[in-house]
Amino acid sequence: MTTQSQGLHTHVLDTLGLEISSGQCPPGSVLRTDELAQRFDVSRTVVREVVRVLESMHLVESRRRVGVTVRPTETWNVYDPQVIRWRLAGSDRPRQLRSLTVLRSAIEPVAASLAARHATAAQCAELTERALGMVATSRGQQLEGYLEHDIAFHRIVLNASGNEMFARLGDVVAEVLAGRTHHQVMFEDPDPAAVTLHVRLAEAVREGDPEAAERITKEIAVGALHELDVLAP
Amino acid sequence: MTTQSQGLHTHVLDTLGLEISSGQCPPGSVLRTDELAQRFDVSRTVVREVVRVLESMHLVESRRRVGVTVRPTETWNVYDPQVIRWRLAGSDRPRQLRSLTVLRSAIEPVAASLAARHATAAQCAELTERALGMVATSRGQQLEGYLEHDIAFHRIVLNASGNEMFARLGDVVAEVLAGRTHHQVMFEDPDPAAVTLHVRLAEAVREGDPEAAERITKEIAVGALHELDVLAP
DNA sequence: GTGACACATACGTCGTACTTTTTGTTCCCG
DNA sequence: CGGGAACAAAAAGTACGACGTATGTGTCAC
Repeated sequence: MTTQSQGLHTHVLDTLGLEISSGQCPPGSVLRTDELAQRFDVSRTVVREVVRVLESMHLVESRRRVGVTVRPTETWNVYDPQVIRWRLAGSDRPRQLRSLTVLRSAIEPVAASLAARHATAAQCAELTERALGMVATSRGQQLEGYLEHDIAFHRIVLNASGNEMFARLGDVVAEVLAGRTHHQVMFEDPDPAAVTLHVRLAEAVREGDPEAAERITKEIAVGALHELDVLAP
Repeated sequence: MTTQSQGLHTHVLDTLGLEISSGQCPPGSVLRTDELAQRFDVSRTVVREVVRVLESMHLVESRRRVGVTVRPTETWNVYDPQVIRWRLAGSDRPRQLRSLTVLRSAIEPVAASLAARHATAAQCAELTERALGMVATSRGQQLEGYLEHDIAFHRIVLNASGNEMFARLGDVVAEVLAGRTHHQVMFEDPDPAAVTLHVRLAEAVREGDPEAAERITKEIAVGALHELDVLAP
C-alpha cells in the first residue's frame, strides 16, 4: 500500500519520511548518507536526492562535517500532502487529525460561502449529484463508496470557491477523510444528520445563498469535531 | 537578494523555481537534464537533485525518455513557502497576494479566537509589546521597522492559537506582509485604523475575549482586502 | 585557562559508465 | 493498404570513484 517499488528513490524517501515523522529518528538525531546508502543498499546518489527532498520539506538539515540532522517538528512543512500522509500513518494520528479538522472548520465555511457566489451550473449539478450519492451510500456498510462521494463533494466546494489556496486544500481534506474512514475504526454507518447537512449545503450553493452555505458548513465542521472527541483518546 | 551563492544546488533551484512559477517555462514545456547542466555549468548530479526537489513540490514531473515536464498550475504545492516566495517575486503577484489575503481572512479570525482562550501570559506580554512597537513605527517612513513588528504580531497570534496548522501559517503571513511592503509600492505610512485594531486585538487576547478577538481580526482582514482593491490592477 | 593551528570527517560536486523504460519507426505479414 | 511486432534511439535512473571544501574537535604551546 505504501510503495509499489516504482523506483529506488521513492522507496527510500517513503521509508525515511515515515520514520522521521513517526517519531523514531527524533529531532536532533543525525543520519549519515553513507550509512543510509548501506542500509538501503543503494548508491549515495539516491540517498542524496532523498535527503534534498526531505530538506525541502524542512524535515532535515544537511550540514558539512556533521551529517543529516532531523529538524524540530515546528519547522516541518505540515501542509505538504506527503508529510500529512506520513504523519497520518504514523503514531500521533489523533493529534494530527484534530489539527487538520480545526483547520477545515476555519476554511471550509468561508470556501462554501464563496462557492455559493461563484459556482458554475456544472459545479452545482455535480455537487447535487455527489450529495445524492452520499445519501445512496449512507446505509448498509458502503463506507468506501460513501468516502468517495464525500471527498468529491468537498473538493467541488473548495474548487468552486474560486480561490486557489482553498482549492489546493482539496488534497488535505481528502487525506483527512480517508484517514478517518480507514485508520479510525468506523464500524457504523455515517451520521444521518451529516448526510442531510451535505444535501442542504448543495441546495444552498445552488440557490446562491452564501450565509446559509457558511452556516451549514460550520455545522458540518462542528459535527466532525464532535465525532473526533467521541472517538479519540 | 535572491541567492547568496551558498551552494550550487540552491542557486540552480532558485533560478529554475522562479522561472517556472513566473510563467516562462509554461506548463507542458519540457526541460532536459543535460541541457540544464550545460546551461548552469554544473554537473548532472546537481541538476537531478534540483529536479527531485521541484518534483516534490509538484512543479515538474520527470519521465523517462521524455524529460522533465512542467506540470499545470493546479497541481503545485502552493502552501510551500518557497513556492510562495517565487510566485510573489514573479509576474502574477497581484493575483497571488489576493488569494493569500483571502486565506488569511479565513484563518486568522479563528486563530485569534483560539488565541484569546489559550494564550500564555508571556505571549500576551509580547503581543502587547509588538502592538506598541507598531504604534511607535507607524509614522515617519519607518516601514521596515513596522513590518518587523507586524510580522511578529501575527506570528504570535497564530502560535498562541495552539493549533499546529495555524502556527505553521506564520511563514506564509510573513511572506504576504513582506511582499506587500516591498513589492507593492508603499509610499505612505500604514493606515492608522489598522494600527489601532492591532492594539485592540492585543487587548482582547489579553482579556480572554474570543468573540472580540475574532471580530477585530475580521476587521483587520477586511481592511487588508480593501487595501488590495485600491492598489491592484 | 586560552588561543591558534592542524587534522580528521562527512557532505558537496564532478565525470563517466551502465541500465531501464518509453516512444517512435520500420518492416513484415495478413 | 492496414495493423501489429520487432527494433533502435533517447533520456532519465542508478552506480561508483575521486576530489574539493567546510567545519567540528582535539592538541599544543604560551
